[in-house]
Amino acid sequence: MNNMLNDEAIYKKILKSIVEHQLPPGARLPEDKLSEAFGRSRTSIRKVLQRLALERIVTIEPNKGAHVNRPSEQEAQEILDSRIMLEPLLIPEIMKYWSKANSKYFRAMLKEEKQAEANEDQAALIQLTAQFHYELAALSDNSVMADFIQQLCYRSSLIIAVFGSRHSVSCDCGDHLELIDLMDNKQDEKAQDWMKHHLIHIKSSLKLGVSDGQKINFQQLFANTE
Amino acid sequence: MNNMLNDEAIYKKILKSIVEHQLPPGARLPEDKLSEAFGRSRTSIRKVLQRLALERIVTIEPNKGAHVNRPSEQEAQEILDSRIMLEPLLIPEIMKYWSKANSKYFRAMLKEEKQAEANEDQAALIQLTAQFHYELAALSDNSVMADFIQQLCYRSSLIIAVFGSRHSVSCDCGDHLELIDLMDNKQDEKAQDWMKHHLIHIKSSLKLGVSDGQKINFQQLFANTE
DNA sequence: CTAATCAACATTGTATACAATCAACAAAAC
DNA sequence: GTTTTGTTGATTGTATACAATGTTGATTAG
Repeated sequence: MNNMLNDEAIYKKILKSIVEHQLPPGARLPEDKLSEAFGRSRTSIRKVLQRLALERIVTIEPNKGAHVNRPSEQEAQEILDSRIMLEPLLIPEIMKYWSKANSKYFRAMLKEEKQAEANEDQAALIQLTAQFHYELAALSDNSVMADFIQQLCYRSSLIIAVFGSRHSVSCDCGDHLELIDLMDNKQDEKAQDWMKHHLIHIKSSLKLGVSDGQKINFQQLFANTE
Repeated sequence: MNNMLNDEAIYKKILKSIVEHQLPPGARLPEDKLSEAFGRSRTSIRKVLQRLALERIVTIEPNKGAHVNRPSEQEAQEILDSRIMLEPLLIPEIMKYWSKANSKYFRAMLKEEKQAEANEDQAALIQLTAQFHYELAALSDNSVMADFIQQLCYRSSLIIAVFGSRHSVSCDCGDHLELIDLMDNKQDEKAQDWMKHHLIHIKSSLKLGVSDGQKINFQQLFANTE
């Protein structure tokens, strides 16, 4: 079993479960249940939950505890817009140090993506898609920016859980390969453009502005069922 | 006295003291002393310190406690580079909703800056300079970006404490007014350029790459003192 | 039968007690 | 005299106890 994990390990386990949609947005995260599951006191769990709350992965309401964050439509737009602004900007920085080894590493990752797609392993697919983006960002020589991008990628996974269509994740799976090709061929501007349009495409695949989520018209919904 | 402040208030008080260099980089932040000062248990203090640690304002070393973060030269460069990238990008977003009221508000803030400069109130000056930048960013319609900029501004205050020359803060004090003028006159591109060069100027005023900080040559330093 | 009130339970918030770790100083060995 | 080792004191790490709050379900009045 999970005997005696340290705080960091607990953090990663919970984060992974959230990113992979095993714990969906809105899910309660009761301290004592988690405390029991990890074999640690509530104190340690609280610490982890507070960290996740600051990273906007979970929300903590006073006296109501922690829930997996359910991003609002506005939050979703802001996060995607930020990524559309930032990730293309980092491409030139990344290409300054782009090497054969890098290319090989990312191509291997894309093989895993294909594999996950073939296995219909949705969890792995979501995780790998995010990983592709933030490991790329990590190759820039600016870890401050890279950390921020990583956070945005994790939060994007929540967005997909709430607003994503079936296609949101899978349809761009072959696409990532195109970027690596462009980078191998030193096509700076094209790579930058590609990244921008890739993210715009993801944003437009989200079901934003379709409904207000809460305001469901039950009358209409169950109109002709009898 | 400070009877019964909530966590948020404690957080703000400590953050303010750090930003204003009352608590300089490297300063120890012992839990029990703070606990005594604020009249709360160590639990509350720990929560605040952990938050500040995630925001990179303080560092927590296991079994050694919390210290005000002393940014490395690399961290300083990364943060300034990030600001040089991002803040100009937000200018067009800000100008979309720029109003007379905004202009008035910021002009008032600049009066305070001038006042602080006249009084040689270094603490207020640092705080107001940072505030100018992050309140401007907050006018964009992207709070995700705005929050990130705010964090970078706070961290910049630490950078100035470590690498800043006397001029770092004060010399750009009149400058901010130029930006407001440009924005009032709808000079988008010039405002963007101005912001970029303003930040580059701040970066270049830092004493980066001068010494390694630690490796002091005492032989050379005290060569001809006798 | 519906609505409101109250009681019991479950969950989080806070403080404190105890264990573990580290730092500094003193004493002893080389 | 220098280095090593050991002991003491201070500080952080963790768990738990108790208080405060929220939620649920039952009981009673309308």
